[in-house]
Amino acid sequence: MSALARCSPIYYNCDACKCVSSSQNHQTSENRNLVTNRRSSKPNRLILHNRSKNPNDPSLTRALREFADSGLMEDALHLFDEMNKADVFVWNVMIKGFTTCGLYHEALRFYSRMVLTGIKADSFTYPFVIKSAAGASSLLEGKTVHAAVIKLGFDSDVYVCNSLISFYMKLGCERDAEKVFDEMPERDVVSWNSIVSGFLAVGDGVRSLVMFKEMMECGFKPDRFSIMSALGACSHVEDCLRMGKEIHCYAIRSGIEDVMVLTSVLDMYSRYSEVSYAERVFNGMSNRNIVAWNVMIGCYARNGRGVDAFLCFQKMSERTDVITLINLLPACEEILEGRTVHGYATRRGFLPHVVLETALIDMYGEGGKVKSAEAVFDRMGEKNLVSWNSMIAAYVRNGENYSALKLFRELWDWDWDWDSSSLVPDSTTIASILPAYAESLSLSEGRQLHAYVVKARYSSNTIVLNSLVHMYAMCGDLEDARKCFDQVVFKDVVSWNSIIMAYAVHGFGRISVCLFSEMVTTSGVSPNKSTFASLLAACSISGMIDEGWDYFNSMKREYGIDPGIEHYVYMVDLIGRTGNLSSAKRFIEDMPFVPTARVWGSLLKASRNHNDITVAEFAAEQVLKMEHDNTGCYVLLLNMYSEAGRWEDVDRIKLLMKSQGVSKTTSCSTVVTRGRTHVFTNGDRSHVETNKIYEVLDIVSRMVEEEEEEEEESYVHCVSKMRPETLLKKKRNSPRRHSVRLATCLGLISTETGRAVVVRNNTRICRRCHEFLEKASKVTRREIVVGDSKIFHHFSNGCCSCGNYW
DNA sequence: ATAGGGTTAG
Repeated sequence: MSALARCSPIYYNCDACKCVSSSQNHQTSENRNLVTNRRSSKPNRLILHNRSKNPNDPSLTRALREFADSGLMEDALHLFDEMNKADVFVWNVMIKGFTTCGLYHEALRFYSRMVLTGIKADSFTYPFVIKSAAGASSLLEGKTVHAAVIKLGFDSDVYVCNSLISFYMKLGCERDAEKVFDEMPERDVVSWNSIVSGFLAVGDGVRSLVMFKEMMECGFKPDRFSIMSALGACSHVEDCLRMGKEIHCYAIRSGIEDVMVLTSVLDMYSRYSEVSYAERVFNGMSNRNIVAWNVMIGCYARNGRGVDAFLCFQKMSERTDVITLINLLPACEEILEGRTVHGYATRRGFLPHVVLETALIDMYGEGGKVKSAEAVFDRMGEKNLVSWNSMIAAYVRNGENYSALKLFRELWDWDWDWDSSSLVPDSTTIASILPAYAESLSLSEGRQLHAYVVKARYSSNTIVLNSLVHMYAMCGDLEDARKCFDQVVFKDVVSWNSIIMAYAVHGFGRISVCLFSEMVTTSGVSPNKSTFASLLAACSISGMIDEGWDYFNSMKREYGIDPGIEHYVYMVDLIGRTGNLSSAKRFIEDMPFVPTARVWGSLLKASRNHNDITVAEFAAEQVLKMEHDNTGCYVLLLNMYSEAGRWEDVDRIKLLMKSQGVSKTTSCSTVVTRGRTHVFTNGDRSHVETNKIYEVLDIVSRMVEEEEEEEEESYVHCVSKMRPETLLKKKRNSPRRHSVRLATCLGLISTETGRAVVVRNNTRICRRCHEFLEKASKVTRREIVVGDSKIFHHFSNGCCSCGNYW
């Protein structure tokens, strides 16, 4: 060991060579790595001079501070090398310098060097070190430092504790943060602010507000920091508009009205859709920065004020940033400027940018431009879970369930062992994909997803549970839909709408109505447009005519909700059901909307059910004007004409269909047994258990005493003109071998006896099958649930929940 | 000398 080293009290453990060298030698070589473009200073007399216990020259210390404070860490390092390191202060200056530059790892390395050198850290050291541990997101280092803090007795220092609170909050350890806070011998405003903003940061807005209140009760006056956090909490917690307004008033009274505070106020009003309040705050701001403009644009864009959003955007001219565009995009759907904004973003060089690209996917998805959304998604260099979720949602929203499921499976099968950054479906993913399962009717896969929901601990998430309710209901399992609904602790309007609709489509309108009154009397949740849509659906499907009218009339009168076109559709169904078709027609003519194909379709269905060809022809004409490829419309006419024996009309429609390129959809039914989905077409003999299925069908048919096929007039007509192969096809299409019966029979023999047999059918069930299923439910003593293209029929003990009208 | 801060996509 050199004389130089021996006279120095400072030794340094070298990690690289395991030697113990003098700090001077080692540091110089190590620092050379950091300070690449400068020559390191050579040891000289000055250093020998400084090796003594003499304190550092005040001018040197001042210079070091100046370097560090202005971010010149290279210069600071040089100077540091030449100074006496027995002094804690110089270490603190260095650590602080690195921390403020964001060189957190460097700061932490300096701290450990300091400890290893034998210098005792003081109460000034720790706040910086802890901040660096937070910045480096290193829970382990932070906890180690915390241990040292306790050992050295700094755990009563306000500054140290305040930084510990922020550290733990930043790393999501709110319990540790709270413990530090609770055990502090004295707290100041910063302690309170740290805990209030911390709870907000970990997503617990409620506790944030609770602490804010407690802070005031303890006699602390909220400052601008407290106000900003509390306003943020109000924005993230439901029903806190009042509280937000109170805080706004407090800010005004206390004269705290700087740009940042006002921007927080603005954001709070924006999130509560209080556009005029937001405008007032924005207009009253003496100087606005880009953030304020962005918030105002977002406020307009998300509240149906697209034009104003664009006006703001124009006023900003080129002073826009990526966030401006992200906020502007929701307005594009309304203004139809999506592509323009996309182009603008490209020209300004804002792309690629994950959040902006994700916002573009949403925008295209909302506007029905799935292909554009897909193009953005496919070209993204960096994708996060949100991007995947948006793309899945875009597919689902536009009915591309197959693509949605494919993408979801890709995400699902992600190689999670590859590294920790791999993407794991979250509650949003689940809530987005579940409707696709509901639409694609794959109950077994939906169940698998439910299992995942439980495993991933999303089973108390309202949004997830709501979509599970919907999925189960649409897949035919009303019982499990109800179970999920009952599991929702915090029921929102969507929860209620989902369950009301579930009972409605299953033909239990009475229960829907009861649930509605429970909703308005006890739950405290206010009904919205969709609630009434579900309710009117329930009334129309279950034939509750008077109630339907009552609800329709009370919508506007009692709840201030204007009926939309969807409500009129259900009303046409409802009126049509009574058989008063002229009244239904008049209702359509008097409604304040241009009738859609769906509205006329509703009248068409009613005229078919009441066998009124004249009205049917009129309604069909209207439908075909708008949708000349509407298969269902042609088929319905075809059936009505053939039942009436109007063969020339039958042929005319057939010709029309051919010219329009429309063909009858092949009717098929599916049933799930032991997790496997079986598909049947009419007269299908392709199933491995075909013989067994037909045997069962025979037995059940005999039990229900269905009469041998009568040679109906229509049948005779067809037969007489048919070629042999067509005749064979016709025979296969006999109601006695309809797919729905085949699927039901397989269901009867391969599912548990206690459970209902659930069959899905892509077309409307024919009268004869309906009758068959009614009787079959009685003789087999099984509940049979059949979902057709619109509703579910629950056959039980000889009766159907649809009351024989569908 | 030290600690705490506003905007964005689902």
